[in-house]
Amino acid sequence: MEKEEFLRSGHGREERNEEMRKLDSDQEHDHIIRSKLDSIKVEMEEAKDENRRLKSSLSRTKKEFEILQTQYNQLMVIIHEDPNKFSPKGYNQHKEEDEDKERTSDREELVLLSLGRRLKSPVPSGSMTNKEEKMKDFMKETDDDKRINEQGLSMGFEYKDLSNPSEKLEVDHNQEKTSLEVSNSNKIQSENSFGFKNDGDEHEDEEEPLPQNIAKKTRVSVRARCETPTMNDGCQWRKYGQKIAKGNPCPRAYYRCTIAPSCPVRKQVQRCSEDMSILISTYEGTHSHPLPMSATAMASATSAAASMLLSRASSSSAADLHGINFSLSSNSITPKPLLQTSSGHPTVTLDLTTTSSSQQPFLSMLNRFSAPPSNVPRSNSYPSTNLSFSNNTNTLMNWGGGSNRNEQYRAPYGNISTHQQSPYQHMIQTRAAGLSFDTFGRSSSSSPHPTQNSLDNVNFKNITHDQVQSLPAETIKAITTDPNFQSALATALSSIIGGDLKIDNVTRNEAEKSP
DNA sequence: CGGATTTGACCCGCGC
DNA sequence: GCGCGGGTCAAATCCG
Repeated sequence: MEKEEFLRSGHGREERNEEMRKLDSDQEHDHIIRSKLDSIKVEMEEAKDENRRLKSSLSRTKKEFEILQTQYNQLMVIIHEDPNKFSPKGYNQHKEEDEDKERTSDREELVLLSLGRRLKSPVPSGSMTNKEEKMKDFMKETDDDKRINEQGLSMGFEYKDLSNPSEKLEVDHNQEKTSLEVSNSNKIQSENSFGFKNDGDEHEDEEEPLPQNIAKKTRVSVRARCETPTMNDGCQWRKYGQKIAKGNPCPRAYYRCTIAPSCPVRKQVQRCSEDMSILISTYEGTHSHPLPMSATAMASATSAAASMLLSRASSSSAADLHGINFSLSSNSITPKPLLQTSSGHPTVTLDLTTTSSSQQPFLSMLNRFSAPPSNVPRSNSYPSTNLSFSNNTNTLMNWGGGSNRNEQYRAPYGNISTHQQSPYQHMIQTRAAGLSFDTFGRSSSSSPHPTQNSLDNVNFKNITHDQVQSLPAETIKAITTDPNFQSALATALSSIIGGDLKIDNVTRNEAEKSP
């Protein structure tokens, strides 16, 4: 009996202990739950805060946007009323006034930059070949992109000596005549690599080719640090040859544009012998077809840079745009030795390899326009046409050429940029740095798309650097990941970059359309 | 199997 | 005229 009692009492003690343990564990559990709840509450509060910040930023951005749109509309009205005011001569006169009338002859040159697509010759659907259908599919992008296509924007350099039209040189190139001219001692005529002419450029027909002056096709060479075998510039390329060029152990690859079967554009890709991390892409010819958005964006950036160089070419053969070295020459006068082309090819070189902080936005922009995030799997072997506005910090020229067949050049070459920047921020910085891109540099009457209009109007001078920097990264991310914003921004960027370089076309178009 | 890439042959322009 | 080098062609090969 005693034993039983003892056992019972012992058993009771165990039960009590168990209860105690249970209580303890319950309390612990409660504590954990409470702490979790607390942390969740904190997170929710943070999220709310973030939401508030985003909302306020968005409303602020909207307000600024509306203001800028109004300003732009006013400007367009002024242009409409008095096109001469913004004609090349008028423009140059203004410049002359501003710049103490020195280097007058230099300023009479004007770089005309047409942006966008060429859609002049619609292909009858009945006669469409498989390849053309493919091309059509390829061009089928976002609605915004389509709208951009419909706007008939095209892009390319047109560097014209407006002061002396009789000296114009023309390149005979299939259906298009794109000229890149320098009216100084070394006159250069060319087609640019991204020469897509504007539909609205009716006056292009006025220009007669002068075969006697036709030299070799001008090329645009882009030097960029790129870890992949080719840069994704938004176009489709097919390799048709490879050579070991003299003086460079790296083979030079030859590509041709396959977006359209008849497209004459060629591209050469070669590693720099001195720095294997530098990829030199040389473009030649004029696209005879509309381009995907990313190609246009890339083209815009490149040609804008080149045209900026050209606009300064009269005073110096090399220019520095935001720390990016540009040079123009009739024989590849570049800061560093480049592709040794056969003689006579005038070459515009964009050196994007300089790591000055001021050029990071440019690299950023190109990178974001051209390169999909590295973690995004590719569905095919074509270079992606995705627009990536992700806040990817890697601004190394990740223009991966789509096919990962050859990754032999993949190497840790290091980043050019080390801090985050959105393209939005880039543009603002561009503005802030004093680059003046007027906003009427596009075929305004042919762009009914409100987003395009709105964003074209954006005068980033009105948005201060501080304002932008005050935007939290999440805000920027939220805004920039909006597809509408992306496509509109890309459009705007193209137009803005083309900006004042295309006044001539715009004013002419405006004049033609308004009787 | 179709399309892209590879690679040796060929063409052409330029300099000597 | 010849050689060299850049550029292109096209058959063979590769790859998904």
